[in-house]
Amino acid sequence: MTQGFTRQQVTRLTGLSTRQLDYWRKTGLIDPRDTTPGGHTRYTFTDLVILRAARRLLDAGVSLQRIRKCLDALTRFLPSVQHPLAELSLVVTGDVVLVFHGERAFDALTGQQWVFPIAELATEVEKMQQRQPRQGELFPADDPARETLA
Amino acid sequence: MTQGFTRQQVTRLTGLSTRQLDYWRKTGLIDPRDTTPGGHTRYTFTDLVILRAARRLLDAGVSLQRIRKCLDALTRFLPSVQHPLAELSLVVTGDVVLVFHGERAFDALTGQQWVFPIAELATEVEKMQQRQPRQGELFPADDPARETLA
DNA sequence: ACGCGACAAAAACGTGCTTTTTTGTCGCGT
DNA sequence: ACGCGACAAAAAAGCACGTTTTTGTCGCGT
Repeated sequence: MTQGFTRQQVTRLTGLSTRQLDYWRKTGLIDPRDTTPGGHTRYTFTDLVILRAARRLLDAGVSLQRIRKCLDALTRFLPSVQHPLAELSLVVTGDVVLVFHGERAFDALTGQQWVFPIAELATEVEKMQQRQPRQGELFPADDPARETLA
Repeated sequence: MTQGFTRQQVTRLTGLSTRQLDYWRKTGLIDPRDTTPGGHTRYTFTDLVILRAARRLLDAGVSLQRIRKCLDALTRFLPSVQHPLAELSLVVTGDVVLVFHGERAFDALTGQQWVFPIAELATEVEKMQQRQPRQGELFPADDPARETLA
C-alpha cells in the first residue's frame, strides 16, 4: 500500500495550498502522523478525503471555523462512524452544513434533527378536517375531564 | 366539498393566531379568495397546508422574512409544481431551508444545488491516486501541446 | 521539497446599536 | 365571528466597528 502522501501530492489532489495544509495541521483540523525520520509529514488516505471535503465546503462558502465545528460535532455525534466524511452525505446551503445519515438529516453543528416531510402535513390536516364538527358545535379541545359514561 | 375554511377553523387547524393570519394575508404571504358576500375570508385547503408548513418553519426558528423568500423562491424555481409545500420535503437547520425534490436538494432561497455525496469523493481521490506518476516524474498537468507521434 | 517563522492582506466573527418586521392586545363597527 | 385600526412589546434584520482567524508571500535552514 501507500506509505503516505507528501504535501505536494496532497496539494495536487485537493487543490489546497501548502499554507493551508500547514496551518490546518498546526491548528489541529487534521493530524497526519509523521512517518519520515526527517520529520516530514505523511498524509493518510483518510486525511485526503477529509481535506477534499473541506475544500468543497470552503468553495461552498462555509468558513473554516464552521468546518472545524462540524468535524468536531460529527465525531461527537456519530462516534460509531469511523470516517464520517467518507461515509456521510453532506448538504451545504448558506452557512449551514447538513448531515444525512440513513433516513435522518440533522445539523452538523448542533446535531438537532430537522426533517419535514411536508407531504405528511396534508394528510395530517385532512385528518383534522375529518374530525371537524358539523356546524356551530364546539369540540372539547382542552377538556380532559370529559368522560363518557363507559 | 368544503366551501372554504373560516378564520377560526384555520386558527384551530394550524395553531396560528388570528393576528398572524390577518397580517400574513395583508402582507401577501397568502391570498385566500374571498367568497363570502360580506367580504369574509375563506381559506382554501392549499392555504391550510401552506400555513401549517409555515407554522412548523416558525417553530423551527425560521423567521417569517425567510419563509417569505422561500415561498417566493419555491414558486419561482418549481413552476411545474402546483402546490410546492404539499409535494416537497423541507429540511430546516439554523436559518436555512432546504428543499428536496426527487433526488436533488437545493437551497430554497437561492435555488442553488448543494449535494455532497462525500462517498464519491473517496473513489474520486482513488482515481487520481491511480494516475499518480511513479517517482520524481512531472506529469504535464497544463501542457495540451504535448502530442504523441500518432 | 519540506518545515518554520514573520509580516501583511483578506475573510470571518462578535458586539452594540438603530431600524424594520412581526405579534399581542384592545376597541369599534358590521 | 369577522375585519380593521392603533398602540406597544418582541423579534429579526442591517450596520459599523474592533478583534480574531485564515491565507498569501517571502525568506531561511535542512
